[in-house]
Amino acid sequence: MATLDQMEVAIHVGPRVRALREAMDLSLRDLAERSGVSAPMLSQVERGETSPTLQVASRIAAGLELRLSQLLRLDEQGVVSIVRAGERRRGGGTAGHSFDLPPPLPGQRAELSRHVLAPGAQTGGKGDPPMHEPGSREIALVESGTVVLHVDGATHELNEGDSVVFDADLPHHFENPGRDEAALLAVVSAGLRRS
Amino acid sequence: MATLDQMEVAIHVGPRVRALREAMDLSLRDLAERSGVSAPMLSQVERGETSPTLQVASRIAAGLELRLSQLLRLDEQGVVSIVRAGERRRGGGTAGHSFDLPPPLPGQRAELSRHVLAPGAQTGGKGDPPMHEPGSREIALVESGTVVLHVDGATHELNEGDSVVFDADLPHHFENPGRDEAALLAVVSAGLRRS
DNA sequence: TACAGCTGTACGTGATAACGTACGGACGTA
DNA sequence: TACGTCCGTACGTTATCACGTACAGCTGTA
Repeated sequence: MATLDQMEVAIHVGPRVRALREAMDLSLRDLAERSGVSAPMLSQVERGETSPTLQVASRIAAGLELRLSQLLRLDEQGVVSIVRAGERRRGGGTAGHSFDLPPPLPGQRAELSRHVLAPGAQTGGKGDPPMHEPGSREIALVESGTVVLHVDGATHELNEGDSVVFDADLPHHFENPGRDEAALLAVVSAGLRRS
Repeated sequence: MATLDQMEVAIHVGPRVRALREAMDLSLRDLAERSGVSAPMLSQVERGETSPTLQVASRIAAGLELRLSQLLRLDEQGVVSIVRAGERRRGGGTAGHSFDLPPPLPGQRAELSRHVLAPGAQTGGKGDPPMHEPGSREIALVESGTVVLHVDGATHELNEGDSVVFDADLPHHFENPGRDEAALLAVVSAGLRRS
């Protein structure tokens, strides 16, 4: 059982490749030269008649000046999703720490959260994992106060207005060492899943 | 010519697959059942002895509870990068509109920007493209004031504290219809490149 | 020691991905 | 009309992907 509908989840990059190629105003032979993949092969891939290996798929992507991961990611769609100020889900937290999650993201590509830390408090309470999925990255922006970021053993002091980018799949947390309340925005992008 | 080193850019997901599989405490046969790909095939892929088709690569990713794009994206690394409040690059803008770009992103996965709109002003000046690369997505959070988001013809009014997610590869801009200054944070994630 | 149970890998076969070549069709020019 | 040139696609061959089976190795148990 387990994976029942995997054939349904089949790859259909064909139309995408064709659209991108035509957007770049390239013929099949042009792209063939740029990518090192034969024109007939490109034609078959575009029409979905064959499933290319990662090798050639990667070269096709390179010919389109993309990374393969970027090419494949295009086949995930979305729309406009608005969350009103009053509708925020409370994310929880611990003593002196609260945060909420404005956008419940369709297509899950990034998530925005705002954390408020009382003096001496730190992130990492329930509902707030100490590290995220492999490959994810976090951007944080200090709105007010001073916080200390702990990433994989190292510490970094951040003042109001400072921002930081780091790999979120490393263990990390924020701490407020000051005497005033601190607030920060965090964007976690590009995660994946475990069982 | 054009693509000289495409063999260098070859895919080496093998070790990654093995690491993920072992992290999930699965044997080759376990993953074989979950993914629908034979155990010997998995072994060959993990050791880099063969390049799977997108079909089976996709099923392998599914067996690891990932999208293929996510699996492939793992082979891009990064570190911690801090930008101090005073070091912000000014992004430019037009009359009544200014924005700056806190983090110059290594590995370019998402970009954070803060826009300040005077009454009647709108985004879209020089240095601020009206739309982003295919596949990118934008999260915006209104910090103060009221703004109107125009996406692909439609308009959406956003008040202080509201947030929105939309596909940034559609033409869009923000406008400040109010009598007070408005500020908003925008996160653009996951873009790609053109020639 | 011997046997069951698991791990990951080498082998041989059938399916198919990827190639080079060759063809029908659309366009511009003589 | 006839020709050269470009487009995308059908053909036939070779390389290799992906499978099922069978094997060597390690671990625990009788």
